[in-house]
Amino acid sequence: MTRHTINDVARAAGVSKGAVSLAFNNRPGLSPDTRERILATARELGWTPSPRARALSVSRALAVGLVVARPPETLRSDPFFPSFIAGVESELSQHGYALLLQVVPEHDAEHQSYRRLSHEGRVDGVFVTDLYVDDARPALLAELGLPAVIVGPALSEPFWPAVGVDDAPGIAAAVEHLVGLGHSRIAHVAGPREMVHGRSRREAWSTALHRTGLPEGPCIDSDFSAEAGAAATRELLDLADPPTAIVYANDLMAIAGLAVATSRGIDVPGRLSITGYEDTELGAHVQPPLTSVCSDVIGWGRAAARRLLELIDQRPATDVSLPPPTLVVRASSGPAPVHRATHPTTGTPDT
Amino acid sequence: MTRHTINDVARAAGVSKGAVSLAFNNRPGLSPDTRERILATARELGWTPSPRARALSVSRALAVGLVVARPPETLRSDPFFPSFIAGVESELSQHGYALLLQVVPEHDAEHQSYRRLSHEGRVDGVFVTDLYVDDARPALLAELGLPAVIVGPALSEPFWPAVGVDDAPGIAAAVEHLVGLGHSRIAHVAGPREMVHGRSRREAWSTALHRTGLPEGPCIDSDFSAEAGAAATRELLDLADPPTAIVYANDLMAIAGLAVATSRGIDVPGRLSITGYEDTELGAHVQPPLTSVCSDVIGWGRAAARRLLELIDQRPATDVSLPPPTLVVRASSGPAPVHRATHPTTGTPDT
DNA sequence: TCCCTCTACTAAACCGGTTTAGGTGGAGTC
DNA sequence: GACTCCACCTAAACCGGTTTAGTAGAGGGA
Repeated sequence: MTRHTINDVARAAGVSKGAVSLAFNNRPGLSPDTRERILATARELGWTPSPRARALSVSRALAVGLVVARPPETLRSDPFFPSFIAGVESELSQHGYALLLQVVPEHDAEHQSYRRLSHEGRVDGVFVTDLYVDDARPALLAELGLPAVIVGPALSEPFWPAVGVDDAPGIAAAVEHLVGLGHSRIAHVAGPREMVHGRSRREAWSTALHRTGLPEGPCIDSDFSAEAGAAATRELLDLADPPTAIVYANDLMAIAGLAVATSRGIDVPGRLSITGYEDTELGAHVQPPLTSVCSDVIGWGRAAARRLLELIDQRPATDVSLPPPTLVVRASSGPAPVHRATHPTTGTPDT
Repeated sequence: MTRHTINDVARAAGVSKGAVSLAFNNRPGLSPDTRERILATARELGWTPSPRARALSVSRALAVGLVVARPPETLRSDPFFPSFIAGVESELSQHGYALLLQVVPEHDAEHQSYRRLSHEGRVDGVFVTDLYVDDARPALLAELGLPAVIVGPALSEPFWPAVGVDDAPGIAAAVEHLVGLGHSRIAHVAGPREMVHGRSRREAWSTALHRTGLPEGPCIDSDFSAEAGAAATRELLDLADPPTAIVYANDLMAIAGLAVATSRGIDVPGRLSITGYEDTELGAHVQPPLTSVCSDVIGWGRAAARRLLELIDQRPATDVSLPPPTLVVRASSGPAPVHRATHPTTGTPDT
């Protein structure tokens, strides 16, 4: 029993294939009972239109693309994508769309990927993640005429809509939480300044501090990796006047930073409070468990997919409002030390 | 300037579209110079055959699928997939194939996914990951006639080839490393007994111990999650005669276990040695850095993709030999305590 | 010269849908 | 009774490739 085609259904229902097509795309021009009869016949035969054939005749790929441009090493411990993709998928599958995934080693290769996806007509639209400030991709995609949705903090980008959870409330919540605990010297280990979500979290930290009237603590530029997070932490702890709290731009750096502090015998949260961002599974299971910011990444993926499909179909944007991220308080943040303890770097390492 | 079609190329080269097709699929029946002329013309026009149209006429999807059936939560911190996908992609793209990704919440939904992918003809083959002992998927895929490659430890599976790095040497290396350090009571925190890679790592641990003549230490079944890894660790440490070393089936559980030990004031590796599996980025940046087993996941992905394409094209299997995993020794493993210290659970917690 | 074979190529069918132009029958109108 | 109009449906073209059947022309052998 080979797979049925539209012809089988047409024959079985005693109509032309055109009629079957009309019925399945519920387009006008069929009497209600003919339509029902066709659908019933199709159901009986277990027939659904072939995306391959549809793709060719509607001149659409019926797929969207996600190009992840990170060296796999950096990508490895990233908790974002799996959840995001789950959300994207749940939306796409309802509309007969599929998700094409590419992982390319470097940023440059990404352009190549987009060009190919577009040129070969493999996809009808793409997601753009990890946006850089002054990123050339939106312009490239505009030039290619490939609809795109930018995944990340909203950006006054002329080309494409951005769908993202605003970082600011989450970071602000972390800062306010720390301020409420009496901290007054709150540092930030930031993502790369060239990346939009690195920058936006940094700015959120800065404005949150200003709002509370506190001076900005030290801020170290980092790159979201554990390695760099550890280095930044060492740098902060080596300061003559080290911070009593550090807000990290992601969990990975925070966990690495936590290890650095612990290895120096610095009690967390007794002498140093730490917060992460992303709320990874592991964050809850390090010692001490990590205070972090949790956002609904699945919902985010769903919203981004919905927007992209709208864009492809040239429908107006429906308003999606993503819930703001929430702060999950765990044991890595606590009251600020009452009086400054001995210089942190002189603490006895316990390794 | 809209995209060119095969007709444009045919006209420009002064041949029929059939000739262009022959040239591009380098099939016999064209004189060398005609072939060259056609290819040159196509190059000039920037034309490449449309996968959409090819897919329809060759009755192939020119895509393969990967269904990941884990709740996004569990998936979040898994370092395996990104690297694996990177490897898969690098192979697929060379053959004009694309990767379709689906993330479904539960194991059951996976069957549904495969059925749909197959029924709609979206893919020509699929990867099967996270295989269960007695997994129904290979049989399902055989029934659907959808070529598949099982990603994971080889299995005497009648249906489909398996491509995987053998767990045994890596786990054995970890065990031998610990034995060499003088440990004689080596526990294992295992993956689920129902999962093939959970079981295979467990067996590797068991046989490695037997080979050295040591008795099996305690073994706790777990589920690869941080939560369960922590619980298993607590259970082990609560034993009347706790192990001096624990071999974990993955890094996530090992890191969580490390946190449990630390929180109880147990010195790692002074009183307890710990090894992970997978060598995640974070493993090198916890305190103490984690000894782990590292395998070439990208190469693995490449090999799996190559095998799947061979299967789809009904070509014989070329032999792929993946390098065995290697043990990366870091500070979480050290010499066994000389004489049994005070009962571990009575150590003073340092939180 | 005729026939045969082989090479190089073309025309047309085909994959399985969508879409468009057109056709038929019945109701409504004068 | 002829004319228009509309609702419903069909036939055929089309998407852009691949594949098959068939043809023209060159070369070889009797």
